[in-house]
Amino acid sequence: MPRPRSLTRNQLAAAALAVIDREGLAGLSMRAVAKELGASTMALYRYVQDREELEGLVVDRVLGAMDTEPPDPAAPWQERVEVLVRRMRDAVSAHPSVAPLTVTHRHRSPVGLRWAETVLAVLTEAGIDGERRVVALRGLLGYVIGAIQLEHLGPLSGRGTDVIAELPPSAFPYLSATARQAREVGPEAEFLGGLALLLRGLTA
Amino acid sequence: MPRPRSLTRNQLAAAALAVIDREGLAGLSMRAVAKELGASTMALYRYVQDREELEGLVVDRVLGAMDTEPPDPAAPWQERVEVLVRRMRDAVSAHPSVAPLTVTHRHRSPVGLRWAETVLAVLTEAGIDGERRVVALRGLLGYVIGAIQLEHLGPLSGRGTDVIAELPPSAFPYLSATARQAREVGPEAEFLGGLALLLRGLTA
DNA sequence: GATGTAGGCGTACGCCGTACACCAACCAGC
DNA sequence: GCTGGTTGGTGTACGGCGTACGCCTACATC
Repeated sequence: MPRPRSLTRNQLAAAALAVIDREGLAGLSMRAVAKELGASTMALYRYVQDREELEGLVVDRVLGAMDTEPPDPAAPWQERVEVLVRRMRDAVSAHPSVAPLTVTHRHRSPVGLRWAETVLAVLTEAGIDGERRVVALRGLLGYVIGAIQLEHLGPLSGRGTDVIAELPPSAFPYLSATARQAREVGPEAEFLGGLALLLRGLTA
Repeated sequence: MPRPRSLTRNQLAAAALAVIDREGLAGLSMRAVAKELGASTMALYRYVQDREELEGLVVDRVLGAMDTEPPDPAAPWQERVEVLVRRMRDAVSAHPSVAPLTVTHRHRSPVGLRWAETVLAVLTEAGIDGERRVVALRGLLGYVIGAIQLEHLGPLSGRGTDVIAELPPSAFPYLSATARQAREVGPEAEFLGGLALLLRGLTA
């Protein structure tokens, strides 16, 4: 016989994501999300235990935008893994500011877990199991998370690259040269190139 | 003819790092660092423009603990890169809580830049240059940063693994099995295994 | 000893997350 | 259609945060 709820956890997640997209991760606050929803700050706490849980909802929402259909079973397994990893990157890249949150909340996101399960299925089908499979998943996950953050936070391509490219070549000959070259590669090619390295190492 | 300073930026960095090691990254605050130094909060602002710059000092101090001598030139280049990457990981692992800061402040840390320069020198000597070199550095950097954070924040090995290992095998057969296997691999072997994948991919 | 420069500090403001107590909206039972 | 119990929404308040601002004073110089 209680009073019915006027919001949903989904709406909270959407509002929080809107705030983040608009004002950056630093702009995320309980007050800002409440204002976005036209509710009082404390109302949020009827849906979520604390700020951290709200962040978890955001991550799950972002990852939830990934395609979930299994990749073409006729394709070679490397290609299937690439498809899956690309989906993850695309999903996070659509909301770059949430990247840091994915690190801390990934293992509590159902969508993220489902993604990992799919990757493991492909790896297993490729004959990779036991310790090799552990290392493979960890390597892929580490690379994806690290590369995405690099791309949007302290990048070798992006605004940061300009700073590095302007370093004195006398002190940093290779680094300044590489930074200049990096500007002509583009983030997508860089990301996929690194992934290709991993997959090739996994194949050998 | 001014009054002499009673602190150094180095002392600030040391105090901040002590706070972080003791209370975690969340415990870092200007007030806490000031108390650690027996000074007033506002005194810190005579040495540092804002909190972000203080964080930068901490990162540089952590990375500054790395060995800087060039790795044995007689060793194969893969081994030399491994040595360099290991040094980075060891330095950050000594203060796990600062891992998230390294992402955002890496490209402003002189020590970090010097490290990248050394890695690039080895890669170049190995005949890797142009776009391949860009991709290689980016891949290594992404992997290192991602893997370190995974290890200490949302790990596939560590406390988080237990949660994943307890997932219902009916819904997550591969994931729960892999998490159980991961407990017997150990973080060091996982990290080096992933790195070996990258290096093998780079060799082919 | 006087003087000017700059370092250290106290105070205050506007943010933050959230504990707590209150009120009112709603549904079930009559 | 009324009433009662339950629970959702809210206002207030507290302790902490980063830091702008202005004061005072310790010092090196003359």
